[in-house]
Amino acid sequence: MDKFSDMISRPLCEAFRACGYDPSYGVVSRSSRPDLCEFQCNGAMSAAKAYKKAPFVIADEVMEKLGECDIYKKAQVVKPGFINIDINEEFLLEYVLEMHESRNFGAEDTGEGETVVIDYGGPNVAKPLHVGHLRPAIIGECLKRLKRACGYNVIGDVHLGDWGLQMGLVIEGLFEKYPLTGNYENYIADNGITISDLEKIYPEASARSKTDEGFSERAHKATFALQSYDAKYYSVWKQIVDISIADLKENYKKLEVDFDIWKGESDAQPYIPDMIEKLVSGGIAYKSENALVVDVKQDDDKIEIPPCIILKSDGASLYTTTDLATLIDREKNYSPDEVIYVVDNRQELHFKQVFRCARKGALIPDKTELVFLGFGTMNGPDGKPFKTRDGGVMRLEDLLGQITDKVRSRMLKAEDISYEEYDANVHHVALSALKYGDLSNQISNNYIFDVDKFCEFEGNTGPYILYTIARINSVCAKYNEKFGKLDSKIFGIYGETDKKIYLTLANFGEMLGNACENNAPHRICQYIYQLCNELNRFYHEIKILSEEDDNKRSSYIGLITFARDILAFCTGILGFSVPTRM
RNA sequence: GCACCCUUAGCUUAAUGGAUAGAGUACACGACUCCGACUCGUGCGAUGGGGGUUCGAUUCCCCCAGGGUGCACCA
Repeated sequence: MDKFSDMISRPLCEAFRACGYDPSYGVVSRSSRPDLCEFQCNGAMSAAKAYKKAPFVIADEVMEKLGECDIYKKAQVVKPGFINIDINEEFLLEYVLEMHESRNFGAEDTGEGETVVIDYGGPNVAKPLHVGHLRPAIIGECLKRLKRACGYNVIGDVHLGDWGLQMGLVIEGLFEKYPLTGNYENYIADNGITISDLEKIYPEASARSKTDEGFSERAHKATFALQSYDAKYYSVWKQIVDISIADLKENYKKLEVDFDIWKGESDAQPYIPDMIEKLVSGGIAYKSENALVVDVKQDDDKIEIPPCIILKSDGASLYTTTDLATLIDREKNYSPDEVIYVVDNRQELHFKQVFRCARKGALIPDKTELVFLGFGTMNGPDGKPFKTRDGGVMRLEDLLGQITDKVRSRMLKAEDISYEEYDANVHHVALSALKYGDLSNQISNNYIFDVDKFCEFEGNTGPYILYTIARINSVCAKYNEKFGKLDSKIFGIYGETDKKIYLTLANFGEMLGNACENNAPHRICQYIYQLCNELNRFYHEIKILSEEDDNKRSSYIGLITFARDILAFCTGILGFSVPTRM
């Protein structure tokens, strides 16, 4: 269905057109002065510049043409040339009722027929997830759900780090600790090697390679053997990857993060030889200081962009090579219209090089959009990068445990709730604290990760949102007990407080489209926070259950039920679930 | 050295070039204690500094300061 803002803009746009102005000047937006009006149109002032007329003259002209209009309850010209608008209740009610009947509450399928690959993960095989993996997981998962809700065909790719020197280090480290005796096909199982063994091996091997030259050489050889698909090394590698993936899946599941494909750097390798050949024969790649490079400078660059190295001087590939080859793989298997990289801001230059190189070498179709979505650093309450007390990198598991404990200490168990349900609720609230705390900030900015603050049940937090929903559920349950089940229909607008809620509900489609188009989950957070505030005020001011008028009472319940459904839909997109009661 | 990003109340943060810069938190009063520890209301308080473009700038341009980050074979 059409967006509410489009519908209410239409009469004014027509009026502007009828007066000979560009119709786009008629667009209305939510008022910045709620005390004056509900919506405003600034078009007369913008048009003043273009048509060299006084703003209020234009506004008056437009108002004349507008005449009577059953969408607006009020439309008046104010001071320099604003047009202030209030919405007709009948119209608003009709719109919200239609939303109520529509799939996804009437959100537009703007992405219909488009395929998007989102690359958000990048965990390494045989290494534990740590806080550095948190932001991409949370943001990427949310974007995936958001784009899906807007009709896109979305493919989430974990893009594992499974092919570098780290793998040689791990394999060689393992061989030393668990010498290869029998056949290698069941090496991991035969030796009873677990994921936590693997996680210990890597830091040991990495440290040792810096002091022990012999070991370092063996690790390099192992890496080379693996990358040459030597049967033994490849088999052991595959076993390591398999148990790693199983473990990663479990950990991501706790975060309610889920990937459609579990590809890694290794999957891109087969494309590399042809790709290099294409770039070289096309005259795009050339040797420089023994490395194979591609110039990616452009004339209009303000900054110096160094050439993009695609093969090291020893002929080995590096992450640029892999990222380029991955694009070829994606094109071949999914032919995406858009590829979004959810990665750290610091990788901007790297991806700028990769994108330009891909374009220059025509590795992907011109129409394929490549989006670098850089996120900021997660800092501790002191404003410095988030670390453990002793300065190390915190494991994701530990962080989640910390938050869960904090939430548990603040959440009493209701008597009629089982311990099982209570634990599940604690987990959901903890996850809401974590994810909402992250997503309520703009993606590209650094933000302060403050466990205490995020776990509060008041203020702009995940727990506050869940709490508000749980309270609505409680009121509805009481209503059902007393008056029987409601066939959740919305009946009417009775006052300013509930009209505000209807207006916010009507704005849902636009908000969602906006969040999707701009990759801006914080807009969703802002929206549901506002809605929660309005709801809280509403049932603070209005006693729903003791309302004597049957129509009013059921209308109120219908309204908050619908608002609850929208809230739950939004939290679903943000990536956390809602306990029905707490 | 070169370049990029950031700077908004004590703290955490928001605002397609539009009206009186919007919230949260903290603090101070007050309301409700009725559905749920909550919630609601009032007050307090901010665009780093200096120029420019504009009828109008947190937003665009230039200079300065402070903080962060990146600059050829690590990802």
